[in-house]
Amino acid sequence: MKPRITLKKIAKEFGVSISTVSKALKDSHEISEEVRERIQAFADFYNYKPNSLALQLRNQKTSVIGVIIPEIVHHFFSTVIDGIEQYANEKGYNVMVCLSNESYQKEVSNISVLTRGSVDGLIISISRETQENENYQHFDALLNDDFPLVLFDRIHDKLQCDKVIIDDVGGAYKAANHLIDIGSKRIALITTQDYVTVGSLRKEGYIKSLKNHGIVIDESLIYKIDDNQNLYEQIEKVINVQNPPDAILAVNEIYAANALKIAKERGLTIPDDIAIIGFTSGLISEFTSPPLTSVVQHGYLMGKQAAELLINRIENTAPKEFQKEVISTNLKIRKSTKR
Amino acid sequence: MKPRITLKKIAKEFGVSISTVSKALKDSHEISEEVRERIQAFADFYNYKPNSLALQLRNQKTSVIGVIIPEIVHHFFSTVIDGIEQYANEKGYNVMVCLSNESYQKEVSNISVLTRGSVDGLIISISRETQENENYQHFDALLNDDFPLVLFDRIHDKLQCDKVIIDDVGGAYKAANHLIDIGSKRIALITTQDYVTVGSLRKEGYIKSLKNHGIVIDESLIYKIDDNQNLYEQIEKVINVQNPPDAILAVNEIYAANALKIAKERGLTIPDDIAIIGFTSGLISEFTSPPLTSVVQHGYLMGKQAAELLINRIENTAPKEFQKEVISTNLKIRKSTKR
DNA sequence: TATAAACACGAAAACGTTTGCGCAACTTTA
DNA sequence: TAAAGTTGCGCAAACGTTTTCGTGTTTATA
Repeated sequence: MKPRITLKKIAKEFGVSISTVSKALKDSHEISEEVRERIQAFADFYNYKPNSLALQLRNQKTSVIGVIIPEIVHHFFSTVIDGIEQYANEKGYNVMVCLSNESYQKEVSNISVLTRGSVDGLIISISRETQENENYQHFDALLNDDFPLVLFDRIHDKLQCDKVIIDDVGGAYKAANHLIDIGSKRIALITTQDYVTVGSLRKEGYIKSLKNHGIVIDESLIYKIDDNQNLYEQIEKVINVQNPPDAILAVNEIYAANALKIAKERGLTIPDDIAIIGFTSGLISEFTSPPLTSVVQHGYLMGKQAAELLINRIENTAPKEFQKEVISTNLKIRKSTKR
Repeated sequence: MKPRITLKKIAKEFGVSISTVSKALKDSHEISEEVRERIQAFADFYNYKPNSLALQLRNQKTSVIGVIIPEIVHHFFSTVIDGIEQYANEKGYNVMVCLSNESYQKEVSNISVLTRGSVDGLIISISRETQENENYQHFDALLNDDFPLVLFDRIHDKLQCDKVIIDDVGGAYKAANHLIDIGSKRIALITTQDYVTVGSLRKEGYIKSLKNHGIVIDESLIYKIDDNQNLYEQIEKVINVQNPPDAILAVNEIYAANALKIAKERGLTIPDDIAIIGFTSGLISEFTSPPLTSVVQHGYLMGKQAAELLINRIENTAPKEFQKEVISTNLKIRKSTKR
């Protein structure tokens, strides 16, 4: 790569000082019009751009936001990043993305690298492993230094910082209500392991709905998927039993789509034999047959909110108390629940 | 945010010079064991981390790779980013993601911002608008400065730099061959406007296959989707005609899934009345019914390759001539073409 | 005991920028 | 014509590092 042109080189070229060049390029009236114009023309010709690193160092501000997510190949997370990026850009920030790959170690090291001065703040969704081991010291360290931090989706309540979450309880509640409305009696829940916060919150909404309708909770209808095991086989066990449920609420799109597939393979008709609802943020639900009724999560909005909270925090325009924004869901009713 | 601890502050604390502190923390034998240990303990206690900006400025190296893509909410692009991130990380690089949103202006400004010194190199997939207007001066400017640049997927042949592409011709060729093998006679192609390189390359593969099999090209079977118009209505015109094709090759997953949906709505059975193949990188094809036979594009691999080419270029371990890597596809045969 | 080597640390430059202040030289005012 | 003001530019510090080269003191060698 060719060496980039700097103030120093321009100064040498004209036999003036660096500060003269700097001021000339900023159209300072301290510099005579003649010198100003010659310097500007020269700089223009050589396509001079001030070096960001130098500016960031001097201003003690990078205008970069770091984002750490468990994985990027996941429609929900890409919509969130999209939201973050759009909002951040409007406000003059850039986005640096790192992946934890659901690993505690990578999360720690990502945080460590990004907080060496290269970002002004961090937006994070906690990795599965971290949630599993309940190991949050790396976050404590950040918060001790009052480092601007926003947690989203996979959060931890004990951490004192801004947060934005999906209304998981409400979404599941609405979904279960809908299933009850259309006459479902035995509603199975396909959820994650308990330590995944979103999973357990959705379970909460499911239970709340059933209780409200006077239905006793049948623990045997609650299935907790282990993401390290074979997904298909685990979901088979929900449907391929002597007395299968007449409805399924799945906490994500993949679980729901697999349930639909398996139910059809077993010769069940949907929604008559079994109704299915999934949480979604992707496109699968739209193209299955029948298309899946879904709790739609507005990832884009979530990203925008997270970015807004963070930038307010960075720029000290935020209230002192930490905020917790809740993004509400809506139920997109499709044919998998329409009788 | 609390001010971070620096060498200067540590030096003041101990009444020594900054260089002594720096050396002590690097375990230099120039510094006496006693001083070394006291300084290290102190730095440890206050969780000292060297400031990245200062290092980057001094070393004239950021170890950051910039990535500019048209959009991120697209399974293909997220898999590519995943590949880039994984490889870059192994090599000690971080990734900065920017979105052009298919806009020429944003692409230009992204490039401008990122080349102010904050990244060591750039991986780019060209925006639709840029391709449409054939406006490539911003790239010329980069290449004039020998700025490390890798183009992927949406490339431009005239630009002298490293590139990595999907074997679009080959993928479409294989797909069309497969359709002919299973007995299809009138194969429609649903593709993009000509200026989208991947679209026209896939058309090329389609045409090559048909010609090889002695089939004359029927231009009326080639449909070019305009992404600014309603997708559903445009695809309806492919199927809802007096003499519909007996097979469809679609250049992406969404086109294919919509074609499948419309065909079913029209009462056609798949694959008997009409066979369908799409290009894919996502999950939709797996969950439609019948599941879609697809040309699968290995986005992850593509990302890895792009990152490898770029880092080799940055670190001067690349051959002088620019490389053009071709990622081959494979045909995943599912029930939408199995008679 | 003079000389050489080893030891322990500091000064300063360099990366690229911005900006407050100082200081000549010139121009205006009384 | 002396005092005051204006114009046009340079100096130097600051942001936080690393690293080369000195330098003064102590220890070992002849």
